[in-house]
Amino acid sequence: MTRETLRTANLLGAAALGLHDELRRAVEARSGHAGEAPAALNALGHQPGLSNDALSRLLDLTHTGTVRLIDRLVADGLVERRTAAHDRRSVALYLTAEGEEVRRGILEERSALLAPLVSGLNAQEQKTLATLLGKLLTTVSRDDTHKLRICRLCDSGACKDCPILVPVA
Amino acid sequence: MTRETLRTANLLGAAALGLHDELRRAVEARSGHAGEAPAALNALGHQPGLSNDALSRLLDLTHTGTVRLIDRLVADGLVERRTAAHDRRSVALYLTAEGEEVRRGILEERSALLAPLVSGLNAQEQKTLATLLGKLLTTVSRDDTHKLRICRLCDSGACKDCPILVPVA
DNA sequence: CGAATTATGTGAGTGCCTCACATATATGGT
DNA sequence: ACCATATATGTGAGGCACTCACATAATTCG
Repeated sequence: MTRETLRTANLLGAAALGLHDELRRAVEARSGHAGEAPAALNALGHQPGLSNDALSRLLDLTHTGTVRLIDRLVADGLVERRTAAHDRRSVALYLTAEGEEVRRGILEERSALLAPLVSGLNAQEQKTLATLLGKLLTTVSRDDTHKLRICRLCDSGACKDCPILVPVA
Repeated sequence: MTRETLRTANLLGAAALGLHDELRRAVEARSGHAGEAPAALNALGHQPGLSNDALSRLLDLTHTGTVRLIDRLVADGLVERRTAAHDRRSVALYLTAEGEEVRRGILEERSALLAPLVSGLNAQEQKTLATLLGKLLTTVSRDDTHKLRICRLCDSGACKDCPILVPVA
């Protein structure tokens, strides 16, 4: 473990923290909710009809925490609870029209922060960055649920050819 | 704005989110407190005698939030309040011996997560990553307070030659 | 010396999440 | 067909971290 490696590790941690601060502030402000609410809205936009249980695994919240989260989003008119088709225990969650709009706003805010950072690099640097990030993401990610979790705020439209996520058929 | 740029932006966001999740979980577990407590311990280890007010700016908390945070850390025996030398209004904050120990643990946890990620790259890739992260950090950081904030969980010992932080004389 | 500023602290309350517990539907072995 | 078990959701109670509004004490400066 060289001195240089430790320095780079610190830079990586600082970048993750600094970027996350900015992104969190932006998406929380846009959604009007903090915590995992923005991620929930994005996940439901990407996979409509998700159950409470599946969502709780994706967000890494307790089941109860997810119920309360959905309570708040429903009260705010962003999410709708429907009874699932074939299992009358489970709830199928859908974004309302307003929820869809908020989700688009969240992705725009996120992109407005991230894209200029990448654009500030030249073409070669961008290519290299994408390769390195792909390696880091591959190393970090564990099981399939964890991979979905890492991607929970991604714009599924913009990120074709995800280095870690095998597309759901 | 090419399709490729947007994809790379998504990867950057995903990496920031995925890494932050891991780092946060680790340092919160190690410190026994959530939120900005780990950052407060690290900042006080790096700059002993910091005032409540200076700390609140560094952590981007309200003044009140910082007072409560320090209340919890004092109650837990990790931080000590002393009256400042030349201004009897202000409080000088110091880590206790136990606080120092917890701070070391926080930095170890962080390094244990980050260093292997960097070590998984070859020497050339590590060098490139450091350069690219330096550029990103420079672009992201705004004023001096914000730079300190971004570095609030860094290991000041390991990160000589910080690309964004001008050393305090 | 008094007005404005700075630094800290308290009272009251909110948002987001957790654990323990309860209810309803589905599943699978016999 | 039946009952034990597993699965999916929901409720009650509470905690942690943080915020706003307000109060107090020391410093600074005209």
